Formats: sequence, structure tokens, C-alpha cells
Amino acid sequence: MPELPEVETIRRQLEPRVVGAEIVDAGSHWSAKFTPAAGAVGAEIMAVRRRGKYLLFDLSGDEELIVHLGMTGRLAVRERTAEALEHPHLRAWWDLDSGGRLTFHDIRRFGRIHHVERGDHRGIPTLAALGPEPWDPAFTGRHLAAFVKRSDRYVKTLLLSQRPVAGIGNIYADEAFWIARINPATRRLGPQRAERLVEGIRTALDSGIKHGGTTLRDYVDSDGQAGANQHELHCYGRFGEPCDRCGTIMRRRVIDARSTTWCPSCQPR
DNA sequence: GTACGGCCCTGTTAGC
DNA sequence: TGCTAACAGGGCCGTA
Repeated sequence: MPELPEVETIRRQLEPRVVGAEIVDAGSHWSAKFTPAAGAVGAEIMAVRRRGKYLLFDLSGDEELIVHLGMTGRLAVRERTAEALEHPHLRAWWDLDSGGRLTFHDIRRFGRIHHVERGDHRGIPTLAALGPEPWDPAFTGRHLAAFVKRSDRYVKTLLLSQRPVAGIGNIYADEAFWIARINPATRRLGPQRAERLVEGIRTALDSGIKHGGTTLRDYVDSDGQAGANQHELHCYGRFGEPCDRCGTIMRRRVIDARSTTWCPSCQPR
């Protein structure tokens, strides 16, 4: 499930392969989630950027192609073959004048593609309201604490909303709470705990990027390679196992429909 | 404006 | 062995 580190890994791989190329042909699955892909035909790819979990392709003519990988999305540059277009999980493709083909495979179809005037994100609510990048100086403990104070929701739920900060998904949220020694079921954050959580988020995401993303089942990068960060996880999915820090058996509960793991000793209520 | 439930999806796994 | 149900979950949308 691609979160910020996985999307950034893919962005870095795609950038040298597609920037400068013109899109000469394109197609997509019939779903309206993917049909905007074809709107990019005729444009040149000027840059590949990332905001949170969204990949933004700056196109010539002030256009923008936006791809969200959802749960199982994969982007890659491959050879152009007729058979490849028959793949059952292919949701969109763009043929490049360089000879290659940018492909988007997505088993569960949770991904989405948008083609807009550059910067016009009004039709993409989460992107339009996206919080700062985790390393943005604007993302501080004070900022996070103020956000939490305005709501009665679980802090974890707020993080997953992408509004206080961009790019956090379930895996890195659990890791960040563990690193910060904060119970994920809290609804309140004082200044010190908020500061710790900010640092926990950055530490968890830095690890993810450094190790090329986390592969639990589906995720592979644009070279088809699995990430290695799953070997670095201390918390996510480790319920029933001893805590790496104190040996207490990790627990699991569901918070707002998201499976959540924590250490009852290191992360007390 | 905010909260929340339902929905989209399909491969995998557990249970019978 | 084969079938069914549960589960995974990010983001959007409608309703309260």
C-alpha cells in the first residue's frame, strides 16, 4: 500500500525516464477513475513531482496529470508490446515518443487519475486540503497540537485524513506513534507529545524512503523490485509479538476502521 | 464546517 | 477439496 515513501521512491525512478518525453498515445480502463489518462496525449512531461501520496506530472500547456496509486497501484516504464495492453490489471497507459510506455497497473482499482489545468485541484478534495509535507518547517508540534485541539477525533484518524500533514498511511502512522511512545487511541496532544509525534513521523518516513518503501504484499517500485523497509518495522502488523523496546506483547485494535498495533507498556493511555 | 457510515474493489486467508 | 465469508484499507460522497 503506497504511502509517502513508496510514492517518493517511484517518483525518483520515473523522473529520469519520462521527463522530456512527449505522450503520443494513451488509453485506459473504462472506469471514470482512469479515463482522464487519455487527456494527456500530445503533451510533453516537464517534471514529476509529489505531494503527499499524489504523483503530479507537470505537462506542457499548463496541464497536470495526477496519479494516486490507491492500495495496489504500480507505475512503471516498460517496452511497448501489444500483449501488455491485454493485462487484466492494466488501468492506464501512456506511450512516449522515446519509445517506452508508462503503465499503471492497479489490482483493486482504488487508484485514481486526474487531468487538470496545472494547480487546479478543486476536483480532488484531499489534495486541495492537503497539509504540509512532513519536512516542511511549517509542520511543527505547535501546528499539530493546534490541529488536534480543534477536533475530538482520534489523533491517528486526523493523521490519516492528510490534513495536518501529507503522506501518512496506516503503516507509518503506527510506526510514528510507536517511535513517539504515544498511544494511537489518544484524542489529545500537549506541546511536548505533539513535538515527539512530529519527530516520530519524520523518523518513520525517513526510514521508509531510505529503504525503498515497505512491501507487505503488493508494493513494488517502478523497476518491479520490492522495498526493504518491512524489515525495519517496529510496530505495524506486529501484534502478538514482543515489543522491540521492552518485550511486552504488542496489541491490536481497530481505530476508525483501521487496524492499529501498539505496545501497551511503551505507549500507555 | 465537521463527523461518520457506506462504498468502491479483488486477492488472500480462515473457517466450515 | 471446495465453497463462503471475512479481511485488507485510502479517499470520495451523501447524510446528519
